[in-house]
Order: sequence, then C-alpha cells, then structure tokens
Amino acid sequence: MPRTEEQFQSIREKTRAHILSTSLELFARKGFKGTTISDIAKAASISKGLAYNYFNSKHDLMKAVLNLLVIEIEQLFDAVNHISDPYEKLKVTIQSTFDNLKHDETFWRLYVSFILQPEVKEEAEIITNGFLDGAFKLFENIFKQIGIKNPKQEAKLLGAIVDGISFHYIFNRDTYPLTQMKNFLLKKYSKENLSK
Amino acid sequence: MPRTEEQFQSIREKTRAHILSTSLELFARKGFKGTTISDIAKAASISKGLAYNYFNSKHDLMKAVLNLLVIEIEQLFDAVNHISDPYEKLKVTIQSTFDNLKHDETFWRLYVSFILQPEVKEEAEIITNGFLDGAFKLFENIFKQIGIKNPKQEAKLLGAIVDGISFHYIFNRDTYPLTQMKNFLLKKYSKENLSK
Amino acid sequence: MPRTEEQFQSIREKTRAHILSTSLELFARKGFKGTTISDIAKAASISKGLAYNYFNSKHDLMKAVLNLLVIEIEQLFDAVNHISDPYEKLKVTIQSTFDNLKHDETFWRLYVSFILQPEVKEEAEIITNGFLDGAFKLFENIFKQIGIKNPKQEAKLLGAIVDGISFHYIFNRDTYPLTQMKNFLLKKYSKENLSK
Amino acid sequence: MPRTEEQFQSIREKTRAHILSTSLELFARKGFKGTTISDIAKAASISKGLAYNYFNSKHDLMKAVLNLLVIEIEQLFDAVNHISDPYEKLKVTIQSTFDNLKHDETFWRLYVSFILQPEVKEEAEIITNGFLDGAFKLFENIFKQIGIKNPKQEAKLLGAIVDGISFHYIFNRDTYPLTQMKNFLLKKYSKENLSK
DNA sequence: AATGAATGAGACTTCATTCAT
DNA sequence: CATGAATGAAGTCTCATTCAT
Repeated sequence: MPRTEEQFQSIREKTRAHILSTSLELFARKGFKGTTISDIAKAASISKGLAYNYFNSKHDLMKAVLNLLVIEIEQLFDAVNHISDPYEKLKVTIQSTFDNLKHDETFWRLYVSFILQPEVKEEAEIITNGFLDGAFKLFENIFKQIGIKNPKQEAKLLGAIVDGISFHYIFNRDTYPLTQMKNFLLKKYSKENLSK
Repeated sequence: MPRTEEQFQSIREKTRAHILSTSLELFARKGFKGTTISDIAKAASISKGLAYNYFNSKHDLMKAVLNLLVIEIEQLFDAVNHISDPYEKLKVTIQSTFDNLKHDETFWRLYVSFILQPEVKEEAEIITNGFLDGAFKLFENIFKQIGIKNPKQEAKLLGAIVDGISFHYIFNRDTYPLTQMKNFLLKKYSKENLSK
Repeated sequence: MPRTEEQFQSIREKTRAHILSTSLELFARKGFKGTTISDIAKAASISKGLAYNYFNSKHDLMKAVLNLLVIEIEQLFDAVNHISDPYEKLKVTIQSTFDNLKHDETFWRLYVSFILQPEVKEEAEIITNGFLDGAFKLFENIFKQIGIKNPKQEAKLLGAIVDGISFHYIFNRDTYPLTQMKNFLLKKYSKENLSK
Repeated sequence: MPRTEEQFQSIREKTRAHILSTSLELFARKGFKGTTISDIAKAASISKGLAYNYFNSKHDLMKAVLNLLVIEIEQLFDAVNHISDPYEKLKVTIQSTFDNLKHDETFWRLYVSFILQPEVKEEAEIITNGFLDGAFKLFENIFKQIGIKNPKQEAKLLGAIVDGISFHYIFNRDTYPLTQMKNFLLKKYSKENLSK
C-alpha cells in the first residue's frame, strides 16, 4: 500500500511553510495591515481560498508567523550557546548579529511591525520579552564570566547598542557605516579592551 | 454679524491643532493603517467631515503630523544647544532624552510606525535622517570638544545606546529598569569617567 | 429720510442675480451634480451661507436657473417677432441662432444637462417643450406665410437642422465648420431658393 | 474540485456583461454622476464589492460602457455598408436610425450624458468624433455617388437632421411625431426627389 | 485539496445643509 | 446681511471571509 497519508502530510506541511514564509516576508515589508490576503495568495501563487484552508484567519496567520519568528530567534541563540570562552562567545554573538542583519532585516521589521499592532501586541510582547530576556541573560552571563562590574547593566547596555545600531542601519541603510560600526564595536568588546 | 477674520483664524488654528494632536496620539498608538478617520474624529469629538475641512486626506494629515514631529524634535535640540560646556551638554542631552521619553513615548512610536508604512516611507525617512544626523552631529561635536578618539563613531555609538534603550523601554515598559539605566549611562558619560 | 428699504431691495436683487448667473455658468459647464455649492460660492465670491440666504436649496437654485433660461429664450424669440417679411424673419432667426451659439453655448449645455437630471426632468421638460413649441410655431408660421407645402413638418425639419448643427458644433467645436454650415443653410433657406 | 478555467471565464464574461449592460442603462437614465455604484449593484442584483471585482473604479466602468457603445455603433454602420445602391443605402440608413432610436434611446442619452461629464469628456469626445466622422463620411460617399452638389455639406446637413430629430424625439417622446418625420425625411431623400 | 467569484462590513471621502456669531 | 466652521448622510472603494464547484 502506498503511504498516501504521509504524502498528504508532507504536501500539507510544505504548502503551510510556503504560505508562512511568504506571509512573513510581506508582513515585514508592508506591515500587517498593509498586507492583504490577496497579496499573500498572489505572492505565494495560490488561491485565497487555500490560505484559509491552512489558517483560519489573517490573525491566525500572523500568530503562526510570530511563532516562526520565535523559532528562528532561538536558533540564533543556540548557535552561540555551545561556545565556552566568554570573549569568543561575545565576539561571535556580535558578529552574527551584524552579519545576519545585513542580509536580512526582515525579522527586525516584522518584530517592530507586530508590536505596533494592537491586535497582537500581547502575543508579540511575550515574544519580544522572551527575546530580549534571552539576549540580556546571554550577555549577563558572559560579563559575569569575564568578571566585569555591573554585569546586568552592562548586558542591557550592549543589548541597547546592538539594537540601536540595527535600528539605525535599517532605517538609513544607504548611508549608515555598518561595517565600520561593527568593527568599532568588536574592538570595544575585545578581550584586550575588556580585560584591562 | 459674521465673525471677524481673527476669530475664524483662531478657531481654525485651535481645531487644527486639536485634530493634529489627537491624530498624532492615535497614529502612535495604533499605527497609520490601524488608525481610521472615524477613530480620530471620535477621539477628537468632531465629525468625520470636519477632519477633511482641515486636511485634504488621511495622507495629508499624516504629513502634517510628521511636520509637527519635526518641530518638536528641533525644539529638543535647541534646548541644549546654548550650553557651552561639553560635559554639561552631554549630561543634559542624555537626561532630557530619558525624561522626555518617560513622559512621552508617543513620538518614538510614531517615528517607528511611519517608517514601516510604505506610503509614507519617503517623507518619514527625510525626517528620520534629519533627526539622526542632528543627533549624531551634536554628539560628535561634544566628543570633539572633549577630545575623545574616534568622535564620529563614538557619536554613533551613543546614538545607538540612547535609541536602543528607548526602544527597549518602550516595548517593555513594565519591566525595563529605565531609571537605573539612565543613571548608569550618566555615570559612564560623566566628566570623571571620560576625562581619565 | 433715506430710502434704505429700496436700497436693500436693490442689493438683494443684484446679489441674487449674481448668484444666479454664476450658477448658470457652472451648471452649464460641469452639470448639476458636478457643481457644488462651494464651487458656486467661490466663483461668486460669496460665502456658502449667503447662497442659502437667497435660495432654500441647491434644487431651488436650479429651478431659478431654469426660469432664467426661459426668460432668456423668450427674449431671443421676441427679437425676431417684430420682423414682418417671412424671408427676412427666417434669415434673421437662423443667423441669430448661429451667432448666439458661437459666442455662448452655455444655454445649450444647461438645457441638455437639466434634461438628464431626473430631479428636474419634469420642470426642464416643460421648458424644453415650450421652447421647442415656440421655435416650431415660429418656423411654421413663416413657412405658411411663404406658402410652402407641409409647413408643420418643414418647421420641425428646420428645427432639427438648427439643433443638430448646434449639437455637432458644441461637441466638436475644434473641427466643425460652423460658418460654412451657416452659410450653406442661409442659402438653402433664402428667398431665391424657397420661392422657386 | 475547483471549477475549470473555462467555467471561471464563462462566469466572468457573463457577470461582466451583466454589470456592463446594467450600468449602461442607468448611466443613460440618470447620468454618470447621478448613478451610484449602489444603484448599479442593486439593479444588477449583485453586491457593491463585486462591481469592483470586475472594474477598478466607477471611471473604469464608464470607460468600458463607452467601449460597448463604440462596438454597438460600429455594428450599426456595418449593417449598411454592404449595400451598393446609394439610394437604397441612404434609405436603409435613415430607416435604421429611426427604428433603432424608437426602440432604444439609451445610447443617445448615454452619449449626451457622457459628453457633459468633464471627467470623461476626453474619452467621450474621441468616440463622438469617431461616430460623427463615420456618419458624415458615409453620407458624403452616398451623395458623391449620387452626384449631388456640395456633398460634404449635404452630408453634414443630413447628419444634423437625423441627430436633431433624434434629439427632439428623445426629449419630447410623448408628443413628437416621429413616424411622420421619418416618412417625411425618407420622401425628401428618396430617389425621385434627389435625382430631379 | 483547490479555485476564485461573491459578499458585506467598514474604510476613506464629498458635499448639501445648518448654525453660532 | 454675511461668514465659514461644523455636521452627517451618502458615495466610492477595499478586503477579510465564505462558498459553490
């Protein structure tokens, strides 16, 4: 007997993922309210009806996109968690943040966009908080390991720097000296500089 | 007897300002697309039609709000420009940023909201760039006066810190230790710390 | 004692006539629905309120314009009624129609415009009928005097010609050879041609 | 199973034609400005939204109606173009104009209505000019074949007569002796009359 | 599973009309 | 007599959602 059941499953999952990633991109580019189901259907080359076959509503779709976002963010954190040397960890984190940003500002825009959407504010805030807390904790642990004073505040400061630079870059992409700032930051948070 | 020219003008100015400030608040809270003219009319206790007596379209209204934003921002800058001592200038700037933020996050939300709105992106970017450039220049001059190395990059770093913290606070208002961070930052950028 | 009462009357009449003629022009140019009270007020350099001081509603205003139209049309007829020679009468009528038309298509447009307005269809039709009947009668009498066969139908034919040409001219003003057609018609309806 | 491509196309064509013919009738009766999308939707027994599924705007809808008009007019011309005998051609043209008019004044009203609408003036004029030129050329050729003097002007005269009569009939439907005028005209433009 | 025609609530916008001064 | 700010009904248009096939 053929495993039609499994094949169905596979197709469903692929289509679902396809709709989801298309939505993510459009939501990020044009905002939640600025993106219509028609837009998504057209961009994903499916019918409007099919989108409703996979998601009960636009709101549902957005929640699913938020979830996707969480997963992607967690993967970013996981990528550095296995590094044991705190200086190296710090360096890689900063680097990965910047490199990721340059190639893909999608998440950032989405993240900002959702927070401004009263309908999803709550859900989005949970994620935001989780994300920020994760980052703050990560930095805090590093600073503790290094033995710096006020690790909690230094962690929040670094978080602010990273997000602030990201923010400035995203909205002034054409003129912002991203690479320069990245190197400047790496130097500021290098072993030589921190341990003196 | 009809009202005098001045009476009419006074009415117009007041109503215009009223609509404008109401719009600003709503746009900031719910985004451009998320705010309807009905919302604004209701919040301002006027008829929908009256809004169109003052602004040709929702888009126009938004441009007027953007303008208002520019003016308010410029006033913030002006407030510190007369201070000559660079350390004092730095301190007041940081302080005013934070104090302002705590009482009024409206501008920040609006600022972020508009930039995400493709319809107003262009207009918003001009303002954003102007605002950022202004802040960067201000910081750069201070750092030059003080005689710090890499004043351009230090300026951008401080800009990122300020905006990053603002950003974190705005979207995690309930838990973010704003005052603590403010003091931490003031200390880091104090005369004692910088001049050593 | 000054005759303020009469002066008031005079002012009222002048203002009324001013509003009326402005309305007539705008209605003719942009149609009834296409003309707003604001348009009229602006064109007449008065306030919207004042228009309502003179006319109870836009509909009323339009009826007054219709009346004005009737009067103007009657004056046109009167202008030729004193001529006794039928050939001369015919010639002058045709000529005046054309000369009038070239300088002022306002009435024509208004006339057509109103007939398409269901709200005033009835009133407009009375006028139209009156106007057409007047013209038909005028022509019929002329043809009877001249002694032509089928004067009733010849009258309607000439009416159709005159209105048809007017119509063609109005909607093809740039290319229609009006003068040529006028001369062609005058020749066709000249004494030499008709009496043979 | 989804409908086939053909099924969808068939539905679209039918609905489109239905909306179009309903619009044409209403525009003709109440003018462009005087007809609302709601009117059309109600008359066509569809939702307002559906009209916009088929036409981007009311203006677009009107352009489509104009197009429909052009096609219908061209068919009228085509119907007589195969007749070779000029006298016969003339007779059939006049007859068909009148017969058509009696059964359907819609086009005429629409034609007049659109020309008075500043928003569509340009598009309408192209059609008008095309239509008039077509008629003038047709008549001119006939008169040339017959060998009448001044064929150009005679063509324009006949055009004016036909349109003038149509016009008088349309706006005085109840009392205008259309049949009588038709016969009168047919006799005037009969072979016996023209060839003498 | 898939399509897109169809709906209808609600958005933006216009404008005749009213009214305080 | 005169003004134009203010209203609100109604018009154009959009879009999430449903549904027959």
